[in-house]
Amino acid sequence: MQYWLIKSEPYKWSWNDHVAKGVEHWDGVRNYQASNNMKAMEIGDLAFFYHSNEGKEIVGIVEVVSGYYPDHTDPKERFGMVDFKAVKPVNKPVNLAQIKADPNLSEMSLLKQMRLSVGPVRKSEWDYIMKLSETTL
DNA sequence: GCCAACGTTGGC
DNA sequence: GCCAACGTTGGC
Repeated sequence: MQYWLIKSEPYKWSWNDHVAKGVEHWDGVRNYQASNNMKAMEIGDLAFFYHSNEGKEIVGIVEVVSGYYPDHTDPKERFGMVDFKAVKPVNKPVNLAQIKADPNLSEMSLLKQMRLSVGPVRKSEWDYIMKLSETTL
């Protein structure tokens, strides 16, 4: 069981879009590290859904519901993707400023590699953010 | 809208 | 295989 964080710009694909759709494939990733992270995902893994640019906050939780398979929108067929199912919104969004200010979260890949759109989250970080967001599964 | 960070591309 | 040029991401 591993934990992740996926980013999306809400005007392109928002948490509400994902909730409305239920299950959606995460296409469009064109970065090897992000793609490799998806390759490492297993069915049942959980991820935070983060809004970049607008909001800059963790707004929901999704679950990995497929294995890694080729991204059909990639003309060069180099990158892949997985499917995510919307699980539930967080009760209190956790924003970037909070994460930056919190010493417990200073090692998050979200901060270390700001441009990485799919990154790992440690279990301790996951649990801590769940507490901050007042969310239980 | 700007621009820093940083990943990718392509010429050599 | 190096590295300069280029493109993209994403915070501010």
